[in-house]
Amino acid sequence: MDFGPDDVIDHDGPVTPYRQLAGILKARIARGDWAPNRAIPSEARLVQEYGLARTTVRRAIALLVEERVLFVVPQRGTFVAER
Amino acid sequence: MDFGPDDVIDHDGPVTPYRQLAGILKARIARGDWAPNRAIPSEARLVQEYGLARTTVRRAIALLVEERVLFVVPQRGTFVAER
DNA sequence: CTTAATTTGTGCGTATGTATG
DNA sequence: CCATACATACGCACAAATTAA
Repeated sequence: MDFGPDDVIDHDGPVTPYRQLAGILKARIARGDWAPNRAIPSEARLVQEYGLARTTVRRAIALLVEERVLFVVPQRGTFVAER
Repeated sequence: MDFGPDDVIDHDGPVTPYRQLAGILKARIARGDWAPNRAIPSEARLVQEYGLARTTVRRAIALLVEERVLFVVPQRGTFVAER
């Protein structure tokens, strides 16, 4: 299998960066990178890894929280929801 | 019944370690590990048994003291409240 | 009486993570 | 991108009181 360089943000494409990141995170969760109730990388890490602004990372997370894919625990981290 | 390895702290989960310990202690009290007016293990022991920092153990105890589940006697120990 | 061990009380410093402007 | 605030966790060290040897 080849998951390909799906983990690169295209800043000039038609899809907004935060939606790209949201898609990447969903793919990585589906792939099993992080199990349910496990924390995904911190916002700071995601900023580094994907070369995005923190605002953008937070927007992507907010989107996935809305979709019940992630849930945030204040002062603790962002976790993968079950199911 | 299976009490399971509920006595293991997950440092990376969404639930704070001190809250996990508080839950474990409450479960052990309910289970009858220590009767009312009997001392629970010392802070130092709990630190060893659960691999936590003393600060964390004390926070868990403080929480249960607030809930009237435990009471502390300085230089004496921490005891199970009645009821 | 002295000493050592035990137990809670307290403070300081460091690190990580989210929340917010 | 930067700064500040807050909550949490860990490690270390010392104090005070009690008990045991």
